[in-house]
Amino acid sequence: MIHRFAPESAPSPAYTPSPTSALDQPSPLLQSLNPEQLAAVTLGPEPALILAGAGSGKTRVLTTRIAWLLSTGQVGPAGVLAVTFTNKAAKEMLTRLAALLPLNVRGMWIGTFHGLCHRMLRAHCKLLNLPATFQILDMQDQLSAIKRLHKQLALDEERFKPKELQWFINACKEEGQRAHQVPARDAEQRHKIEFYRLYEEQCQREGVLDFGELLLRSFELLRDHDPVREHYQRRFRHILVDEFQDTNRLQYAWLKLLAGRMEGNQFVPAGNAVLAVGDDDQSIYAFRGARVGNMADFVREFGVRQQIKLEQNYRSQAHILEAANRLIEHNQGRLGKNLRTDQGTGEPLRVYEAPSDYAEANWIVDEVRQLTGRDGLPAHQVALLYRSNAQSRVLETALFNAGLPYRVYGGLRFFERAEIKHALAYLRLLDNPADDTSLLRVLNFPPRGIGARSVEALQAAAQAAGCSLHDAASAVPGRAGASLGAFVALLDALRERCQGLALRQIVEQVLQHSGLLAHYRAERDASERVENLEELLNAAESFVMQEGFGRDAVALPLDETAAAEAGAAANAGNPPDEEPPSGETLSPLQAFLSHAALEAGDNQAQSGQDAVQLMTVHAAKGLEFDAVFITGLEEGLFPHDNASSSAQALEEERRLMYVAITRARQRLYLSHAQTRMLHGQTRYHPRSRFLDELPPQCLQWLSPKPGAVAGLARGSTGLQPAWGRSALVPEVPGVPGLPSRSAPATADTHGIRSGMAVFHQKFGQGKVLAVEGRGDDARAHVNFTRHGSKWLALAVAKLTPL
DNA sequence: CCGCACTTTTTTTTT
DNA sequence: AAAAGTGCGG
Repeated sequence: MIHRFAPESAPSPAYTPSPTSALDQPSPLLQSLNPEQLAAVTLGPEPALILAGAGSGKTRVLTTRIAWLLSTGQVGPAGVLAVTFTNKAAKEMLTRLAALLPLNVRGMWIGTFHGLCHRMLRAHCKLLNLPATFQILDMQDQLSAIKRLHKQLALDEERFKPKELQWFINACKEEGQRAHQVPARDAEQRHKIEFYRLYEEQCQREGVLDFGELLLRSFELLRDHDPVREHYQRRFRHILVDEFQDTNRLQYAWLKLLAGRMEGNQFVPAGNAVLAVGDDDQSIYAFRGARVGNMADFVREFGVRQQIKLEQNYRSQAHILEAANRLIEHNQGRLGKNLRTDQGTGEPLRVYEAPSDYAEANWIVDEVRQLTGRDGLPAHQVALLYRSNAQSRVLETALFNAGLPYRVYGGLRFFERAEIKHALAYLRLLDNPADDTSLLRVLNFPPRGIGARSVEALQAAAQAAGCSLHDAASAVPGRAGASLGAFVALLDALRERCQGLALRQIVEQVLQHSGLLAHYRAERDASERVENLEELLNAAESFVMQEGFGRDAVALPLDETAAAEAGAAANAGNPPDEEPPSGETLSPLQAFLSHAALEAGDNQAQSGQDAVQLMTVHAAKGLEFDAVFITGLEEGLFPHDNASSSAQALEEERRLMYVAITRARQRLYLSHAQTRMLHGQTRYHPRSRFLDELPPQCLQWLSPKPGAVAGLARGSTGLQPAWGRSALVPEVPGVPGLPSRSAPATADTHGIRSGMAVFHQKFGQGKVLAVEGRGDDARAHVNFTRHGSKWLALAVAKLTPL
């Protein structure tokens, strides 16, 4: 007997609960939950906050709660809203839920903030005066749109950099502010605000929305349209929020609209059961507006009476957990939480200091070989983590040379590759010719004789006529006009050709007749690009198969909402701007394009093979592995240079380190390199302060610990081979891997001594804090008045004693 | 208009 | 080191 919850055919009241009541007869769902987890899963319908430590079964609690609510008939599938940050987390939740219940989860409102807001906007685009064909700008697109406007306004390159303007606009949106709401502190600020306003006009004209706009528009939809808000409020009786510590102001405000209303400055909850799950120690997205304070605000504004701490860790062995606990204690103002484990003591954390980044990578390869060979771990249970994407290169090279299969997450994702973006631009222009960003991207790609001059003429014509570039093409005279006309004709022909075709065929037509495929086939060294384009065909095909034409994803709310709005509108005397949304569904093409923008293609390549996993620490959040390497633990890298200035930023780096440590189940390796190629230069970094913040009794130094007698390092597996390979850096005779902080500054130090006042071309005046090594290896730690402290190689940097 | 070579800038993390 | 921007000859 299988229950099929097809939301389309089952409006909320028609849902029939299974006869079992979990309250009198404990359902198998609830077995093997610990008391705290059980309490969290079976909370009553009221606002609650779960403080869920790393590895405490957070996702399990969330999915089990949804399953429990559904199976006890407290709510139907349409009455649940569950929101996460990453597509990965959303997918995980759907998969687990589907495993718990015989349920068609596809139509449920479980997804990322951006995904769900997008769904809402599609359903109400008429009401919002959005074209039904609106497309989503990713960061790249957004930047190029900004650059275009920047140029058009002839702004000063020095005073307003496009990147800065992009950052400014996104920051405003994260705070929920439109241009007119941003306080203008000074002239500079006023210019930025004006730019923000013009950028918004441009986006509206072109029918495109950036990431922040998805959230902001959705927020405004709920704020300004009572019937819509009331509809969703009635509908979503249970709202579950994952990673609550990483919500920004706007996301929190959005949630408040779904669960209450403002009376003046006072928030009045409407009684929806909002379950916020989070961990303040794992807040690592402040740089994009995350606000830990939302947790405290939530407790206050929703009048939360139920707070549950999940402190039992089911993932890591004791040494690992102890290290994480001690590290995070260095942060101030935590909510406070101490994880415990019963997974056994386990092995100490292994710390390795390599002479160079190259040697570090080779040591890691040796250790990975042992783990996957002698220790029998599957390769995908081994993760190599780093602070920034650029660090993956050395590791990749070493793994490649050793013939070990690996998989890199993040970095350049599938849908972000240039050739794919070109193809997508053509696809977008089929439905939305007003998309100037896309048009400019492919106007002359492949090259068809439309140069900078022609583009200028076209832009001038468009501005004069106040229309899109596409529509302005016919107004350009002469030779340029002819080639522009030809391009527009090509697009029109393509559109004609694709009428009524299936998605795969549409993509095929575009690749063929845009000339993209031919262009890359003719180019040398472009075989990978051709393969990627062919992969795009597969992606389109499998998208149609998996998503069921992408229909469910968007179609679900329409009928219901239309009814709700129609009813409300009728009662309110049918104001003209409150027309109910049409019931049209998203075309497969539009669904696919949205999918490409929102999911960026989680690096689908080579997913079949068992491979070592490489990713940034950010990307690793929410994942776990038997063995984890945290690499590049150096001052300037991790913690990152840009964070060293403020205490807040430094604490975020520490939380990042906390996240990294708590990914590991059994084995944790920590490594750093004395020298590293960075931005094309060899740089010297002292080891990360985080290493010194870990409890010594949990650590095993595979290379001499500073202050320890050289050569007495314990457990030296993998030590010799790494040192034997340190070709890049000559060792100081007799003392391999010399401790980086206690070297005597005796011989040739280029006339630089500790305590000296010095001058540097770029950094200006500074004071020498320490000098290490000698000859070509000599380096100085200098505290510059204007630029803070830096390590400089004396053989390279020109330091003048003052 | 195109392609090539040269110069300059940029590098944290991401939905 | 890599990418993006600039300038020049064909």
